[in-house]
Amino acid sequence: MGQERPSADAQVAENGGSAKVARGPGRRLHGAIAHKLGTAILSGQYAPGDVLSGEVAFAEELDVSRSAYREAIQVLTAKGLVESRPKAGTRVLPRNRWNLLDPEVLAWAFAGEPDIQFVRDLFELRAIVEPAAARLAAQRRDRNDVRIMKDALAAMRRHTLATELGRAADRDFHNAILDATRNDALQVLSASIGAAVNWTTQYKQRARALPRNPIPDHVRVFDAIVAGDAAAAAEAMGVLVDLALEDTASAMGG
Amino acid sequence: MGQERPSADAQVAENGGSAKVARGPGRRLHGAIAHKLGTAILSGQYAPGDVLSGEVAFAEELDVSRSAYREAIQVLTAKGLVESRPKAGTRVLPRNRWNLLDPEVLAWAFAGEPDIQFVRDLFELRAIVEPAAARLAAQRRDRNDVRIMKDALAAMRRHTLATELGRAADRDFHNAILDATRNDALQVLSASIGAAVNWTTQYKQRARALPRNPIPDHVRVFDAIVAGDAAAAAEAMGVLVDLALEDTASAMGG
DNA sequence: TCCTGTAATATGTCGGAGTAATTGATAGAG
DNA sequence: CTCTATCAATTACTCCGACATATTACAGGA
Repeated sequence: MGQERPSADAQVAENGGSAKVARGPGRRLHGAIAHKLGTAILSGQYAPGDVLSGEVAFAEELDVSRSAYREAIQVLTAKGLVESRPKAGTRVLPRNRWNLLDPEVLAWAFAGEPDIQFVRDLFELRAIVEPAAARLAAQRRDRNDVRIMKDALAAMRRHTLATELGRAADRDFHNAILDATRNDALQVLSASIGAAVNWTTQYKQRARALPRNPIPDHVRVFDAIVAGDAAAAAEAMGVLVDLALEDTASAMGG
Repeated sequence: MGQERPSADAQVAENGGSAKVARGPGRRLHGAIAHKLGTAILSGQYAPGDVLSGEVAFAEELDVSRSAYREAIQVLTAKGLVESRPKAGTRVLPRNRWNLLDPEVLAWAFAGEPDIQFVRDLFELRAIVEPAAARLAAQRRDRNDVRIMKDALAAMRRHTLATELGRAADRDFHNAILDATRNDALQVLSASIGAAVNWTTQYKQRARALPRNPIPDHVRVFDAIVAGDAAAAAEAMGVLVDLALEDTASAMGG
């Protein structure tokens, strides 16, 4: 372990006893508490099996009411992170009970230093799902889908991935592909993974300039989908995912 | 409104007319409320955009405290089903914001008559993910994985899928494959989908006896994984999923 | 030793009071 | 007449203190 990140202990020590949860504007208190506990659990600060000291104690320690604390716990329970039972207390569940594909859980996982192995797992899953999505899109896209993809591609060309507008166009392009699959489940899944993986991509962006022009690869996917060539679309998307993995892996020092 | 607090007994006794939530033993009240509202939303009883009449009104209608109601709402919010804002009320979010892969959401979706299109989507996703899982399992399985799969297969032979023991063995077999992939994300995803799809399988079981012996197909998958033949494992698993889809589709009158 | 009943403890549920934030209306300025 | 800024009402958010319930642990008896 390199360095510990500022934990609740640090805040307690620094704040003379009361570890108030910081909450941004518009953010609800229980949401902030859930975020705090969620990131703590995902970062391994609480291990599976650990019990969170009693409701009253913890609420008092965080300097919030029991209601707010309980609502936060319900959120964590809903995501499979913890389980509460009378007399037994609230304990962290084993990792295989966690809803790792929940967008918020993914965000918590990537809030700190993301676990290398988990990032690998996500890329692996992406490498399975995205090409399949491209295959379906090639079979089912209509004129409207093609138009949206075409516009997004043009915007990517104009702004490049270095700008926020360019990245937005990139997201639009991939979302258009997902829409074209006509599969809600696939859509939700891929959107979650994509968002999570993009956290690491921003990482990469900081580390060093993008070495390669991503447009040609995107064009290959686009052309295959327009042509209705399912196999080619899957193949081209596979290349795209592999390249992204390659970049991220090298940026993370893997 | 008197001080006299109607105790739980009084509430049960005076069960005349109000739509009280029924809660089984060991089940928390807010969990029951979340289940009630979740199924109502998933079944289309509340459409996206609809607002749930205010906290106080709804809590009173269900004859529960606002605390219990609010905790239930936090659960639904955590799953992306609703969103609450001051002055605006609590409104159902558009479908693409729902965490459709959340195990509980899936259970709610299958609580009533499941949407045919959604079932189709799930099978499609399964047809993408499961063969890929088998492929990875063939590449990464160790002696222990093989042993567990072998035992499960033997148990399936003994008890057949008509018995609960047999179905448990079937689940064990598929779980063993997932474990062998060494990919947590894939594991969680596939387990969720598998569980949901099995709801419909039970449907099928009721409709008519299983027409085909599932053992040979499972054996083909097993053999390929043991042999480390990735392509054959993916292929064999693909067949398995296709057959399951076929059965379910015919049972649902598709 | 094993079983049973009892007590302790932590979560679960409740209702009410007060706070904060968003929206819609209203009034004023251009 | 239109647009903008201010205000008020409505609603969710937060807090509090009390009581209910369930599960565990312990003590006592067979």
